[in-house]
Amino acid sequence: MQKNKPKVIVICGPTASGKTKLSIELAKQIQGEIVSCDSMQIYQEMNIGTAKPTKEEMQGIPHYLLDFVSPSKRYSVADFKKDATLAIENILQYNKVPILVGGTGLYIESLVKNIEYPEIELDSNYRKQLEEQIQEKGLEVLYEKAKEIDPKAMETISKNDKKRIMRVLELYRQTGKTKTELEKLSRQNPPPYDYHVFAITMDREKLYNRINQRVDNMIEQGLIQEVENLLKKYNTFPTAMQGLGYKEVVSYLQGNITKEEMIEKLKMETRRYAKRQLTWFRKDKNIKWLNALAPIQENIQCIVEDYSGE
RNA sequence: GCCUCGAUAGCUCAGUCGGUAGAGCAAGGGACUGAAAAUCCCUGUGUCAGUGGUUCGAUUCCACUUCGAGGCA
Repeated sequence: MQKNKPKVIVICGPTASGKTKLSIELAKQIQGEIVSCDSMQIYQEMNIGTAKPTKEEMQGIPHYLLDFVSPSKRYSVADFKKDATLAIENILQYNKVPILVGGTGLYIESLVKNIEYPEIELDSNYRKQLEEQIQEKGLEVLYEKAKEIDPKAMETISKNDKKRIMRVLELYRQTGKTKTELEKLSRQNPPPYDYHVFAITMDREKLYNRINQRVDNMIEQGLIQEVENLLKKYNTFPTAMQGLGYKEVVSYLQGNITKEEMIEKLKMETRRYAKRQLTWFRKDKNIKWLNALAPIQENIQCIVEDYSGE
């Protein structure tokens, strides 16, 4: 019964590991089209800092979920799940192979594990209320409250993890169900596609060198100007300014740190991000690892063999 | 050339009245279900510059050597 499901290829891996290049080359060879799984490349006018592939790099391969959200808009995994599913369906209609590419583990997981999100809107008023309560009474009070509502979920959530504590409370308030219950409901149905998941990486030292190099290139290409333009054009950034490279440059533009400090900080934060990504992908024991330093054709062959098999 | 101070973790440094050492940062590992490039948790990695002396025992005291900083000529 797996046989009837359309096949979908996934290429993930840490930042700067060569996902873009591999995916485009693969797409050219197997009639593929690409769906980006990247929480920052979705934003318009954020090109240099997100290392968004350029038109030339794409070589005519269609790319979905790139460059289509205003930096002043909010976007979430649930939005992504919906948009990505539409994109995959679209590609399959043309009898092309969907290739999902990106470094946002949460986004990829939403598809590969087919996590279903109930239709709820963000209640920003309630979130504001919670923030105020934290200011007044401290986070601990909310932590205890969350523990009463959903003791199971709180086993893995730290007393200091403000975001997740708030989320437990938000979910209960809006749905009347606990996070634990909702998560169970979200995993009812098996994925509608036959996913073949690959991760690409290289040894840590070389990866870090590439990251450092890439940051230098971004600065040369005008990252600072890009951030200045954004700040001029928009005044609220619900999520876009969380992106690496953006918050650091803002801090520099505000005069909090020197340019050199900013560059070093950005390199460091990006290295840490790559580490976190690796932790995420290592968790999936079924993932097939590719060596980024191997010839590209070799990696493509690995993918094609796996894809054609079974 | 002489004098003084310093040499301890990847970096900056603390410390051991002689019983082989610990902070911050960096780093490593982990978690992750609507902010995820976010958020959070855990972990101390060491020829205590080298050689010799004193001592049951030296990273600690002494001598010399090397290197570094400052001062005097």
